Amino acid sequence: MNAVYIEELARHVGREVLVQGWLYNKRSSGKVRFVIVRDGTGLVQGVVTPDADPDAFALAERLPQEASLRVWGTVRVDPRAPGGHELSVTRIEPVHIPKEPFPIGLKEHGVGFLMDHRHLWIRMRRQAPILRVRDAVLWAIRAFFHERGYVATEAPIVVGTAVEGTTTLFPLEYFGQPAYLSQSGQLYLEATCMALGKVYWIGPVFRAEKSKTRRHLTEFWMAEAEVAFLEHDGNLQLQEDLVRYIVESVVAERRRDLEELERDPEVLLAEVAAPFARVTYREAVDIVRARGVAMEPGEDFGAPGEDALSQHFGRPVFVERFPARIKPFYMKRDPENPDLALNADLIAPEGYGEIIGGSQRVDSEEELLRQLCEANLPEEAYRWYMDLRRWGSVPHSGFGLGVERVVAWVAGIPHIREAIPFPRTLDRLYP
RNA sequence: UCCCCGGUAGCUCAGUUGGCAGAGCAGCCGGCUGUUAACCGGCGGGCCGGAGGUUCGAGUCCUCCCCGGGGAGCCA
Repeated sequence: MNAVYIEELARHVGREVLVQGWLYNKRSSGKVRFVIVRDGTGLVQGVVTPDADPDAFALAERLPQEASLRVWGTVRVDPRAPGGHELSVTRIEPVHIPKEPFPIGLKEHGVGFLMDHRHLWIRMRRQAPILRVRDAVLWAIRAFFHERGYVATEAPIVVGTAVEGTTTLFPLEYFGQPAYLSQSGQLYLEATCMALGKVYWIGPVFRAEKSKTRRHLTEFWMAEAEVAFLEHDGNLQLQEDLVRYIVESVVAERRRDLEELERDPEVLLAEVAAPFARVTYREAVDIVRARGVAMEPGEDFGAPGEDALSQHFGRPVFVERFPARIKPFYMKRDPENPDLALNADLIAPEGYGEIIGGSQRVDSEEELLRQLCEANLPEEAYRWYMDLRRWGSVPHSGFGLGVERVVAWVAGIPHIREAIPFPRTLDRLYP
C-alpha cells in the first residue's frame, strides 16, 4: 500500500491508507484510544479500538510522544476530529520508540528552554506552519523575479570590504588576510546588473550588531535586486509590486497554514490592496511627532517612530528622501536637494518595522569618490566598485528585503526568531 | 554598550514578616467506549544559578559574578 501525506487525506475518503509520521499526542477513554499523528504536512487523529486490532490498541497506550510510526487505517470524514478527517486505525507499526520522554510537552514552555531545543521545537504545532509560510515567501520572491526576466546571480559571502561601515562586521581570517562575512550583496549586484541588466539574489547576510529585539538576528536572509537604468520612482514601484506579489502568493498557497496561525488572510490582502502610502522623510517626521513620539529632524526613526508610522497608515508606507548624512555612501543625492538621498525605506503595517531599504545608487565617479571620502572608507578596497562608474556607468537602483521580517509580518508572529529554522542572535549559537 | 525583569522538581510556576521545599504538567501504576492541551485516583522526583556576607536560623536580606528574557541605540 502506498503511503499518503496527511494534507492529501481529503482525496482518499473511504479508502484504507498508510500514514508515516510521528506521534504528536494521544488520548484514551477506556475502550477507545486516540493517536494524533503528524507527518510534516499536517495532523490527523487516528481512532483505535480493541476489536479492530488488539496489538494497535495496546501500542496506542504504550507509545510515547514523538515515537515514529506507520499507521494504516480507513479515512473518514468526522467533524469531531481536528482537521475534519479521521483514520479508523487497522494497524500500527512502530519505527522507533524513544526511551526518554520528549523534552517539549504540549503545555507552555519558556522562550529560553524552547530556543535551547529549537531542533525539536520546530516539530511542534505552530512552528511547522511558520516554516511553510517562509518557504512560500521565498518561492514567491523567486517566481516574481523569474517572471520578470531577472537573472539570479550570487554575491560572495566572504568579503574583504564593508558595505555600511566596519562596526557591524563579523571578522574572520582568510589565509592570513583579514576578511568579513558579508552584510549585504548589494555592491556585487551593482556589478552583475551592469553585466546582465536586471538581477536579484536571495542569501544570508551577517550583522554583528548587539541588538536584542524582536526584529533582529545576527544572521538573516536578504532578497536583493539591482536594475540598470532604473531610477528612484521605478524602484519604489518594483518594491511595491514585489511585496504585493508575495502576500497574494502566500495567501493563495498557504491559506490553511495562515489560519492555523490564526492569521486572517483578509487582513493581509486588505493591507496590500491599495497603492502603498508614500511620504517624504520630512512629512514622516511630522507625523511621528504629531503622534507623540519624540524625535529631532535629521535623526533616523527608532522603533517607536516606525510603529507610529505603521499605525498612522495601516498599510505599507514608503518613507523617501532621508537626509544623506545619515545614509550610506553609495546612495545618489536628490538632484533637487543635495542634502537628501534618493532612497526609501518600506515600513510594514502592524508594527513589523522596516522590511525594505533601497535607493538609487551614485553613478558618477567623482561623486562616488567624494562620498567615499566623506564616509572615511578606504578608496583602495573599493577600486573595483569605482570601476563600475568608469566604463559605461548608468543610472541604477536596487533594494534589500529582510526575508524574516516579511515572514514574521505575513505569518503574524510576534518575534522574528521563529521566522527562520535556526535563528542566530546575540547570545545564541546553539543548536 | 545602556535600562528593566527573571533564574526554585524534566517543564511552567507559587513560596506570606527570615522559621519543616510546594502545585500543575510530564514520567510510572490503576480507572474510564468519542477524546479535543481529555478526565479521575495513586507514586516517585530538589546543589532553590554560583561565590561570599548578615543572622540562632536564608529560597527569602546584602555584595559581586554567571546565565536567560524584554527593550533602547543601530539596522533589513
